[in-house]
Amino acid sequence: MPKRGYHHGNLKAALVEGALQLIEAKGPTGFTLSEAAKQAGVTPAAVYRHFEGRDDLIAEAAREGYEVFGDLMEYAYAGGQPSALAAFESTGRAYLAFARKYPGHYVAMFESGISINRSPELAAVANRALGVLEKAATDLSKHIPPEKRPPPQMFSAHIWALSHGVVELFARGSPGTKSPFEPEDLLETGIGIYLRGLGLIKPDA
Amino acid sequence: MPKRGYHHGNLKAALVEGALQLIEAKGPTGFTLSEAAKQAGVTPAAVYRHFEGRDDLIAEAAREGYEVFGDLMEYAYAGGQPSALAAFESTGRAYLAFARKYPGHYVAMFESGISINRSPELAAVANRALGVLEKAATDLSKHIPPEKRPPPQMFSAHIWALSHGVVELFARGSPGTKSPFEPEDLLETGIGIYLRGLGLIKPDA
DNA sequence: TGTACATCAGTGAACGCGCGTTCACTGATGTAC
DNA sequence: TGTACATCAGTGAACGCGCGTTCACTGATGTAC
Repeated sequence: MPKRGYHHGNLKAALVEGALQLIEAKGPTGFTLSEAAKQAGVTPAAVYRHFEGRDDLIAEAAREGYEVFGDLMEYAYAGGQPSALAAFESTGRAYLAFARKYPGHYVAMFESGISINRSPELAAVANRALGVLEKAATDLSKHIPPEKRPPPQMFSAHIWALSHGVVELFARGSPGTKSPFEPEDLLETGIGIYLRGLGLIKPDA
Repeated sequence: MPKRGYHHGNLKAALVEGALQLIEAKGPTGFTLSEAAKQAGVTPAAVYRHFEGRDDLIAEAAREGYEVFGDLMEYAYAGGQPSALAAFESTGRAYLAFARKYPGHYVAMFESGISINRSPELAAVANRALGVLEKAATDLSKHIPPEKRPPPQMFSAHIWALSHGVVELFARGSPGTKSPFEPEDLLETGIGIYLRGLGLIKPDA
């Protein structure tokens, strides 16, 4: 970081960074605008040069998160290659990987209470990201015989719920809800069993 | 409610009730001690006749929740009758039913940040409740051939995660994460597919 | 039944605190000539 | 290259607010005689 004088240079990014660290450490409501400012080495009032206020700062953190998240999901999905099944599994893993690597963003996105529809820009980037999972589910569901095929949205909702539950219950430091298994393993095996239940993996595989 | 004079009569219960309503409406951090007191028609200071402070009040709400939750789960499990499978499915449904019927309690238990190990009493009642799900999973897993049987704790962790995810993402009013399906349906079908994947339900059932 | 008194559940004022936000300001930077 | 000036990103003091918590108190209740 360059030596900072009166002007910070890149305060906006530094504030988001500080907010993310605080959110990660104390949850979305543990974060305060003043503390984020202090962490960036700046007066609380300076925040208002770059954001409309507290919520706007959180929303920006969430927006960043959805952007990275969307990129990761798209990269993992990779247009459904090499197979719909592989792409789907890869997308599920990317979900957890994101939550692990960017916990602050994850919380800002899913636990901060910031509405996805707060601004059109936020809605767009969020819908893109969440759309990838649904797309992967849609592709994969074509391999299920129509008469036993659940609607793709239901399908992706299941995977999303399982992933989110694993993150919330087992990938956090929350005391008392420990499990003898790694979150990665839990999600991987859980998705595996689920896909087997859909007949997408051979029973004895 | 009887007319109240200087003495409230049942302030402790009224405070917990007020806290639960606030938690349900605004989340665990939206609740304030002062507001809970006001809702019970009482000065904030009066709270300290019954609780050690804010956290103690939340912990009591959580304790109550685990008690009801444990009862419901045990009732649903019913000693594994009529079959391990039926008992297991019934237990899963009871989970969601609890979250729907007692949302304030649910949040106090799983999202308030109150540690299960805050007091031995809280730990006991929580472990009893969570133990039922694991017991149901253990019973059911005996019906899986040993070589493809996942550890029961993993099994129950999957179901817990799926249930929790459905609650958090789809059973709340959180905007933007709506789904065209009812949470009950999502959980029911999700668990069904999962159990099929374990070979516990016939593939064409 | 009536009175004295202990117990207890509430009051209400006060505290210190950190919050988000505003405001007039000032120091640094960049641009026109 | 040097100077005047506009622009902009920060300061720091102040605000009103609601919070959790404390304290000495007082009104209501229950019990002993």
